Amino acid sequence: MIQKLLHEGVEVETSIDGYDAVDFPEITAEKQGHKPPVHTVVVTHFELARMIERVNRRFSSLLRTEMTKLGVEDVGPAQAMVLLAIGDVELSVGELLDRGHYIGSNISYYLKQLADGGYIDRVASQRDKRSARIRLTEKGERLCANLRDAGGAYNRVLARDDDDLRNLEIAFQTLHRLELVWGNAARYGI
Amino acid sequence: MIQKLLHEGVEVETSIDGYDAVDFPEITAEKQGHKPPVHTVVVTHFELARMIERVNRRFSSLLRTEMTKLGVEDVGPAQAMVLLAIGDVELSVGELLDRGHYIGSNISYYLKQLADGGYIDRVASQRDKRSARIRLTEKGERLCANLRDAGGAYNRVLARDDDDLRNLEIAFQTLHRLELVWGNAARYGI
DNA sequence: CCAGTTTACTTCAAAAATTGAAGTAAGTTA
DNA sequence: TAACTTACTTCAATTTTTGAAGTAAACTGG
Repeated sequence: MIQKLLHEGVEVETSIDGYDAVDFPEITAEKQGHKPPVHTVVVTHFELARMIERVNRRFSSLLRTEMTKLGVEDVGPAQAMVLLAIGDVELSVGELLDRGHYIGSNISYYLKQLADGGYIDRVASQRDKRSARIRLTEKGERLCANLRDAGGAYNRVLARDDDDLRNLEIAFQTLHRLELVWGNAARYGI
Repeated sequence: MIQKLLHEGVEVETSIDGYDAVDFPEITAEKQGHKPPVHTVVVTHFELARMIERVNRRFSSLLRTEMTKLGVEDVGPAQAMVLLAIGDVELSVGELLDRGHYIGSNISYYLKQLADGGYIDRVASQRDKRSARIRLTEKGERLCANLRDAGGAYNRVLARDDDDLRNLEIAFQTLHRLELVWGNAARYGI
């Protein structure tokens, strides 16, 4: 039925999005029924990727409107994500790169804008003067705090009970797995 | 520990990323232990959003390299996503908009490029001449097929057993939920 | 039937985000 | 100490996204 939703013309019996039927372990033994049979439908690689793209778009525009509500004009969604990635720790540009899988010049660009806007401070590290230490200024912290306040409502909607929490965590971990698999593939070939 | 990974300085007892402690249902009764206690850590809104952004970036660059391998120069990751969204059905631009939460002019732009490259056909609908019917050409189908072939390897790595399948599906459904919540919020305010 | 509105897109120009090549300055190593 | 590596930054594209304005077809109320 999600299948239906995404790929109306696909023959389920033969091949979905790059799976051959043989690619799958038998889907059996789910009539013991501690858990309802969740996976009546197989979710593929590309379906997830498309879902992720959509959700990402949604979140970006959410951030944008949130920012507008707050009257912040000089921080777009991408920069806001950087602020959230910095969080309340002090870190180097390199660490930030890892946090978001950015490309160096990209982060440099955002950091420049954020520094110009007064949202972050950059101080050269004492021990290694090449390395810039980044942290939120009070202004930056205030913006993050406001975003987090706004976010509280979503957290309450999304995590209403124990099951929700479990699912959110499974989603998180599964995405992390995707991150690793796709990332390693990019570097070393699959 | 994921907590640790993302927000090294946060006080777990007080507030994480917009949650107050009071926002959560008690996390109890997990020593019955049918399932291991999955959610020792609470995943928030923003953590998911950041994860999604990262994973999306990974997938884009994967698509890009895949495209390079295939020797396709005139289709970027974004356009490839559109091709995948079209899949093997014929649909209207409006339906495509829904499938990806695009903005109209955006899709128009991609469709133009894809049409110029010979990857799609657009035919005015008979019943409603305003509406364009879109479908992949043979060339477009071939490209998608190649991508799906390449994708098979990932599917095999990602969905090795029943548990993997279950988790992928939970992730998919959870993301769908995020999509709805964030989307509705964008339109009607939360 | 026909003015006015809505729908389904397209076009265009601008802004934002991403990429990649080249640079700089500080550390490290042989 | 010369050569190399690391940790970034800058700049100039390129790609992607946005928003305003336009067009043509379909619908709607009088």
